[in-house]
Amino acid sequence: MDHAAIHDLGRHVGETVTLAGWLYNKRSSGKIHFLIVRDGTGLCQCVMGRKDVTPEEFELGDHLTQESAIRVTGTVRAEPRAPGGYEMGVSKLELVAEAAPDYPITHKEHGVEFLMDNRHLWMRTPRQVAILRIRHTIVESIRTFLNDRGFTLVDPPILTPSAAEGTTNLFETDYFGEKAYLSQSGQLYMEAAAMALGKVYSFGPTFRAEKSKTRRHLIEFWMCEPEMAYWNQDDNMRLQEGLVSHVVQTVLARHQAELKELGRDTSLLEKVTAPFPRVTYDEALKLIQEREGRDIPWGEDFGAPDETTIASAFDRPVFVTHYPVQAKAFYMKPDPKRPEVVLCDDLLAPEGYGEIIGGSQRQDDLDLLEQRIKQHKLPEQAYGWYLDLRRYGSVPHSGFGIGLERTVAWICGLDHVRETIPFARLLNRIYP
RNA sequence: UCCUCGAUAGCUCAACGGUAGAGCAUCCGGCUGUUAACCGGAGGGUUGCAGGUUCGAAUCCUGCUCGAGGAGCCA
Repeated sequence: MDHAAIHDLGRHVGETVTLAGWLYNKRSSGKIHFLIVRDGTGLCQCVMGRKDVTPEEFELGDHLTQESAIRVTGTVRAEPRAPGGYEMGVSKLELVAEAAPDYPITHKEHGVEFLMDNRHLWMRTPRQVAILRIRHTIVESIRTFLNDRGFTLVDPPILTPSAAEGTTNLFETDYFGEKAYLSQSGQLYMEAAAMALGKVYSFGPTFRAEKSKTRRHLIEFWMCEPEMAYWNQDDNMRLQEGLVSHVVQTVLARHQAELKELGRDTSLLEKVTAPFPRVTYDEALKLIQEREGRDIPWGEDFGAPDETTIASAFDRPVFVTHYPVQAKAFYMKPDPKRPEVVLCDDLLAPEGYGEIIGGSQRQDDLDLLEQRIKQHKLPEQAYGWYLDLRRYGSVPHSGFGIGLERTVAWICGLDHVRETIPFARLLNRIYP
């Protein structure tokens, strides 16, 4: 590893360095070749004059195929005409591995299906690299934020015997003759972990066999699920808004170049600072009625267009709280002051990106929880261990789940979550 | 599962009842500062599949397959 990284070229002006990368594009004027090299950190224009290299190297530069692996040695100089502001005057060109001449991803437009079929190669383009770098920073900043506040990472199982919320959307598999399912949420296990460790979080893949075909859905997606013992719903929401603003501000601080590559309007992200506005379910109903004239019967959940209506009334993410009991999961705790609603929140991202967080205070009363399990006709024997958590030292506790891909799509300003994950699992797509 | 739209060269598209074309990509040639470079030439097609209507179908009709956008459900 004796090569320089392209994003560091500014520090090597006047020096002779070697770049190790791939040929991204090439232009030629007969006596002078412009090789655009990418190395994963950026693009560099490498200028090769006929007199600067051997005739063999010059001929090689003329016939290099797109995505051929090459090492290029030369002198770095500032050059306003070059993309990135620096270029290399080439003195040596080495072919590491020639690419076949039929590289499918060109510099013209391609359709979605073709790009997804070639995802393994599409990943190499600057736009996709920018998204994956931002995804990395979002993951890292979520973990750092929680680690700095005394949280412990706990990994729940991926193979599970039952579901938190029904089994229709679960992937079933065989577990030595028993039915098992891929996890669609680690939450119930995280509640057990919170009773052991206090403040915990999980961060991993979850699976939903939903026949959903929208810009916000993946079959396999990543979620971070914090769970906190002795925290009430207000503590919970304060953590959520602190987390989301920290993540957004971290991306803004580190990734101006990537956000520019994506064409993201960063002024909208700069406003994302805690505290976030809060509206109750009832207030949201009224807001939708006033803005759109739609009357939603009390008790019904909001649809995607309703969420967009609510979110567009604010300039930063907005909490919607106090949903009707019947619209939400069995484990949520009813509001003691208003038992027909639960202590919960959905955090809606701006610009129509929809729900990125769902959280609640959990039901900590054994009898009331058993009642709700019966009402939902869930298999009681499967929840024996979960009920034990209320039997042995039950305390108020709260938690939430933040969807990674929706968060990435929103911060990057993408129109579909399929670009936010290296290899998207979509309805009817499991290749590559 | 439902609604809407679509499928033509490797890619993006045109031709809309009468001989399937363009740009890009590929290959060959030209050009000493190119910026998705440009200029000239070449190769490249059972028009998604199966039927039907017609003198004649990429084009009209039916069914199927696959894809896109959305609904429901969710993060």
